[in-house]
Amino acid sequence: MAEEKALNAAQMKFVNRRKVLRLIRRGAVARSELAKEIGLTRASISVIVADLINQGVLVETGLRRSAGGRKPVLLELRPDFACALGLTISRVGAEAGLIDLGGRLLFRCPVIISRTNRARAVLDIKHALRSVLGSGALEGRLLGLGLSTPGPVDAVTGTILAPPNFDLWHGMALCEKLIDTVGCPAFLENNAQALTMAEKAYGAGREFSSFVLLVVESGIGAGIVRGDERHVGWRSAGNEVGHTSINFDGPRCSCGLRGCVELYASVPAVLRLAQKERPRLTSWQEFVDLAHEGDPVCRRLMDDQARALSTVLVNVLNVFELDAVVLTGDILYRGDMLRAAIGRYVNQTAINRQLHHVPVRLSTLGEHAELMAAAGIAIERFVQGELEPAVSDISHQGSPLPGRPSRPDSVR
Amino acid sequence: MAEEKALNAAQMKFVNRRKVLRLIRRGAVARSELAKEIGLTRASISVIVADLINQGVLVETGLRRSAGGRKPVLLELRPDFACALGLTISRVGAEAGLIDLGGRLLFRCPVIISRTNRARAVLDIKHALRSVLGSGALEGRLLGLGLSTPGPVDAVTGTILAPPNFDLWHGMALCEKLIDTVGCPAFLENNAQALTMAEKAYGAGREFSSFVLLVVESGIGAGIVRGDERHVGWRSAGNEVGHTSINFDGPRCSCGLRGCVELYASVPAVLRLAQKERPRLTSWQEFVDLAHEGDPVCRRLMDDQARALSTVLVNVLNVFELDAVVLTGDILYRGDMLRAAIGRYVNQTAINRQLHHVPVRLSTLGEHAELMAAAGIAIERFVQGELEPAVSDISHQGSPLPGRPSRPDSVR
DNA sequence: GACAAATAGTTCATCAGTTTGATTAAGCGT
DNA sequence: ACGCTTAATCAAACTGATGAACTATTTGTC
Repeated sequence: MAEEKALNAAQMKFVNRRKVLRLIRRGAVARSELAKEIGLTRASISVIVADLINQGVLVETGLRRSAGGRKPVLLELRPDFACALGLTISRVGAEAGLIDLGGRLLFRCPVIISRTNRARAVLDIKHALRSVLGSGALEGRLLGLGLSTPGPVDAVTGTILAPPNFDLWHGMALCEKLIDTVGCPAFLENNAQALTMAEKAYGAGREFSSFVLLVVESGIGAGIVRGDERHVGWRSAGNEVGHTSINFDGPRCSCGLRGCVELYASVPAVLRLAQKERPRLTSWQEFVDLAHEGDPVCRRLMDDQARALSTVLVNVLNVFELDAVVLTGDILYRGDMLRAAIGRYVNQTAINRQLHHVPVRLSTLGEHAELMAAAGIAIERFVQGELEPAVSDISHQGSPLPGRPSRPDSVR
Repeated sequence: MAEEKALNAAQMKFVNRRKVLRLIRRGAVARSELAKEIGLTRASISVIVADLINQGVLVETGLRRSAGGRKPVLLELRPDFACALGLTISRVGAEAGLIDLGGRLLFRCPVIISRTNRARAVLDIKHALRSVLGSGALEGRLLGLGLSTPGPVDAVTGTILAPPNFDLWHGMALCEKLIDTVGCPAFLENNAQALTMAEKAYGAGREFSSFVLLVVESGIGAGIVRGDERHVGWRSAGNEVGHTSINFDGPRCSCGLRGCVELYASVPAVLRLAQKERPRLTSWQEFVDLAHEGDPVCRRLMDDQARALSTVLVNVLNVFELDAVVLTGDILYRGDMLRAAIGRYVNQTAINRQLHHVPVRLSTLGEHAELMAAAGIAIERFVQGELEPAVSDISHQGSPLPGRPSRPDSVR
């Protein structure tokens, strides 16, 4: 009920440490830079950093050049301090894996999950997770398990809510079911939300403190980052941007609205339109290839798609005033053509285009984005201090480093 | 660049005091309740409250019933501690006035402002403000001047940006020009933003910790409150909801987009449509009266309007997951019919309708909402601690109470 | 009406984390 | 080698919240 949390010394400490951790995650920084950026004195930063190094979360990795004066000592997250499990479920398949604190993929494997039997499906998942844990790829402590699925989820209870075309999972309290198997906290997020955080931490979102990520595939999802913080809806159910209406007199959508953007601009929607005029088309890739070859029908349809997507993007941009747009999903395939078209439309019509040009980028996360994003949920929680220890106040009670002894990395 | 602000003892104090002030503004509360709600100990609350009482911001106003135990002492803002100037400019006129800390209107007067000459217009405003200041209605300290205008503004620099159909004001740094006249800080906000804060503090928004306010008049504006905090766009330029497209193949709008909701659901837009079939109509009031009498054309058009507005609202609700919708503007005239229609559509189509019903309410601010909202900007700044003293750390340097001595209100 | 139980508010020593200011460490330029 | 600059650390001082004991007040019970 109270707006933010109240503050006492412990929370002050918590907040400040979290800030240090988060800043360092963005890239190697020196203590003095931290002090300047965060607004604490160098003395305080020294204490905080010393503690984090002692816990094994940070390492000194080198020295920065200086222009007269002692060289600043660079600090980085220690990738091998910990890792996170990830499992991503989509409408076409699933994948499990492991990433380290730095977001690097340590292990991955595809997972086959029953599409007809709930109990069986859960067993399939458990089996996959166990095999990842048994792979020997683990490094340091296991921070947690991140799960991502399409459609709305209740991130607080870890429950899949009502995924359209995905009935098997409806109402499943997935996290709860998996905690025993993995022996660590489990977190569930909508896949667009997960991708957004990953893009912010490791991808195209890194250079922007605010942006919207648009995921275009069989559905359309989105995530929003503002002030380096992600925007969350009710219990993180996701920003249901796919069901933004862009035509209030349009055809009824399964969601109850009319003219949802998914009906016009999702991959299957565009493909369906294309097939009316190019019946031999079977896949998005072919559609895109045709457009690149100059096929006028495909070009026109792609332009329409860009226009539809831009409409939604502009709606979001007008309300949020963001710095950038990042695109991901199936449309990444030779995606620059669509990207460019969207960029044109967005910057033609965003209400504040006079004030700032909004760059439109493609995701840079690469092939295993979904998996990284899923596992990244747990990393994110850790960096946010929601996962002991590091940032938390429950420190100083065991060996400083869980897995291995602190290496003598000093760079002097 | 750093995400939030860093914390030290001073900011801790600041944040905690602000929380106390804000909670008390919502209604009389006792120290022990504050402690529970905010999460500080009773001891700390006592210190903070003592200080605020000493400054004259708070008073003990009575005792609450108890069920066994000492009666809690109720604390309230002291309305006569301070007041705020307000000036609201709209496309049809302007008004200036004064409200006290409790949001009560102390004085108001209409203002005639030149529509053709910038310099003249500024002089007109200065003149009006001086006459308010000279009215003798002032109570306590003058906190600041709040200005509200239609269209986007830059709240940071206090500049009117690019109001459509309002060219006279384009690019005017209004705050700067008025500070000398009023001798207190001046703040400029988009009128929808100002109304949103006022609705939150004094009106229908009081009971919700998140809601969207939709202002429907010659344009369509909106403001969003989440977690008891307002959502601000880039430099508070406003959430340009009026230029949300609800038809991406619709007619071009002056803003560059197609099918903006303003083209379908603003008061002049609806009136224009109605006049095609009911040429004798001249005003919104007549239109609404006709609809109430059962005129099928007007009924249909009002329903269409409700549907258009709901489309936008649902788009916003899906992204933000808000608790309620509040309506204001010209549509308040016998507004319950439109309200009910919007309520139906919104709750039929919002994506999370399964999860929670979204109440749709009419503004309860009354006739002088715009003026209260304008002056309220300054009150809001004060309560947020952006205005010395009270919450700020620059205290203990003058007499505890500016205007009058602290009254012996003790209720024992 | 006395007394126990409960709740509200205050007082003060203590604690934790930050700041201040001095100190040490290290690098650049001449 | 010297002075100047910047980086990091150390010790003492400061600040605001805490915790526990204490006072104040009210209700309910016997």
